[in-house]
Amino acid sequence: MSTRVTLKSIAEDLGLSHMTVSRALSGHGNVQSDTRRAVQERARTLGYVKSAAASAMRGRPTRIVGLLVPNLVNEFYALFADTMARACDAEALQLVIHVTNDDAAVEQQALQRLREVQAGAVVMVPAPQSDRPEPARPEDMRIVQLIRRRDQAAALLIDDAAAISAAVDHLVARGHRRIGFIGADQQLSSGRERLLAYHHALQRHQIAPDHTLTITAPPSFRMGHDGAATLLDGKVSVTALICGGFEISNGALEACLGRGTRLPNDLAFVGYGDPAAYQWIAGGITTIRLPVAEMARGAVRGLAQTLGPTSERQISDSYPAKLIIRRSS
Amino acid sequence: MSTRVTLKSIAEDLGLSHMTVSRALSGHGNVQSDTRRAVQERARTLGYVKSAAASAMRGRPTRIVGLLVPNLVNEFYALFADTMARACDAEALQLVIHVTNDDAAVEQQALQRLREVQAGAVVMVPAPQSDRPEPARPEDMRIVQLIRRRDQAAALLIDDAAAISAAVDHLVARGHRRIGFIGADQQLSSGRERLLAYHHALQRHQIAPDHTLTITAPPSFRMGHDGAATLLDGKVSVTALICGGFEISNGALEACLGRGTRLPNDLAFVGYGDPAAYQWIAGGITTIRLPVAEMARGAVRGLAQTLGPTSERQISDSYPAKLIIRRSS
DNA sequence: GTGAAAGCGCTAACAA
DNA sequence: TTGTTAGCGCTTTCAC
Repeated sequence: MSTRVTLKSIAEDLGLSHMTVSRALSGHGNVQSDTRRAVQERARTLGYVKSAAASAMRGRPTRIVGLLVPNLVNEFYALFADTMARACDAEALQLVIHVTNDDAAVEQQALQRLREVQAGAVVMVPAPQSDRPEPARPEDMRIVQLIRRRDQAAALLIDDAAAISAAVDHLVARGHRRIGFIGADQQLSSGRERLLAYHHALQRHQIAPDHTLTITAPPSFRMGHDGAATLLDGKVSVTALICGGFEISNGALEACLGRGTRLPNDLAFVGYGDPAAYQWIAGGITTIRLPVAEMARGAVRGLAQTLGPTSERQISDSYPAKLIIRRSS
Repeated sequence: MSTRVTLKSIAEDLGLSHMTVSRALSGHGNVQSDTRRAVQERARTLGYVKSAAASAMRGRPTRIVGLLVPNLVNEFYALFADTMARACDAEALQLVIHVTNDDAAVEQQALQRLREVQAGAVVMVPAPQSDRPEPARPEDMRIVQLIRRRDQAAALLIDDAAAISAAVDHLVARGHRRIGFIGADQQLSSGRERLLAYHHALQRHQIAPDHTLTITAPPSFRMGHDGAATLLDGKVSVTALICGGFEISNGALEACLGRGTRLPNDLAFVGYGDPAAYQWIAGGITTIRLPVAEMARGAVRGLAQTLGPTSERQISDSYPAKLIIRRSS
């Protein structure tokens, strides 16, 4: 029965005190160099691993960071998580991922769990909030909001106003006047801002806003799907559609393809986010592309600093989105 | 300055011993019911969270599980991770994800880190092994291999022989005789088995194997891409192609689409894995579909048992793949 | 029903 | 250069 290899067990094994072993392995205090070598040697052959639990108890930060995303299937989140995971490995951090399904209760659970393991920092896409009073922000865990912002704490946001504007310009230039929009509702900062950008752009072209062309609700694949279906059902006439969210975009696209809508003949389509496959669907999906990987690397860079000495630098950045024009519009 | 809320701090606060508080919160020993309520109340308002580190030090299992995947972008791994994350939340487990990039060194690093935090179990897609002696398997961490198997320990595998066979049958029925195959090389169990299935199927149809039609190497997007490019470059004549891996499939598909190959006119294409977009590309990509979500749920179900009392049940299962026929073949 | 003591593995602080 | 002591937050054991 293999009992755990600890500093003490190595120490007894070598006839030393456990402190010498500690010093030898951590490289901190002074240790005779041959003693050090002997200890290191022994530790390696015995397969010693330092207990993170014990270290954490001594009050040092845990090198655990959390990531909360609505899902991992959408390529934006998947790529973000992928990039972040690689960056974390480089910084010797452990990445704990929780999928919230955009559910505030699940989100709170996840945060709770992360506090139990004393995660030093968490990157999270805040779920749409119900009206309940939101729990106090724990002070011991640095939180960075992603994409949407719920409060004024640190955040990595997308600056997509220009891209949305460009999308409208592009569609208008193609002769469209009845341009639909499906986006998140007012509960989310991202929803508010994208809708605003869309409205402003219409205004610039002297197109009166038509609320039957604007669909907003908590964002999801299903919502995007149903929203597009509603618009296409012919009660209103739309000739173009702009999507204001990752899930929404995929859902709306599926609705179009599923019913045989020809892009761009029947509908000019502008998606949101740029999964690899968009390039190959319907001759290429016009879409709003985000610098996903840069965002993820930026997040970890910020965290790594954060986790060191208590630097109070707020990482708040805004990354520019860009309109990619392809055949679908 | 907020110092951590601990059992002791609550105890002092309430004029009790920390043991009473412990019992009150864990619900184990006997505590006067109004004392218990008072303690719980206080703990909640103070925002107490039990220290996972301290619990771990007391020798109890950590409720941390690891997942090692080559990447998180491929929809198979993404969906697997997504499903597993949700299942873990349901079991109150923390999921630590490491992206290995199919690199054995990174993989060892990740395992090491997971041992530091005393992860109870790890699900991993073993990286292709170089010839170095592989490090001893730690006894304290249960490991489940995914898709590929490196040794005889527990594994969740894909039974795709029948599906590959069906793919060949289908292609032959369509009149194809020059059927190419791109797959992982002999280093991986999955590579060996899929290649074998392909060869057997050809044999059944009395088609002599042509090694110029068979490309094997460590699997990756790039490898799939380049493999397909080579086959299509016209030195050999191929009329159909079967892919034997997730990354390979995406890479090969991109190569085809990128050079304007018309599917199935120029080439009958059979992919591996069924990302959502395959449905919409080139009128629908024929592919070998795997029960991803079931596998992930099966994995967590197994782990949850495993992490309880030391049940020695080996979770080893094989999940059947299925050929989905669409327009591309 | 409640408390006191010990110890999990580690390191900071002091002693030799 | 090396060793001893104490304590991080928790639970098991035993005493009251």
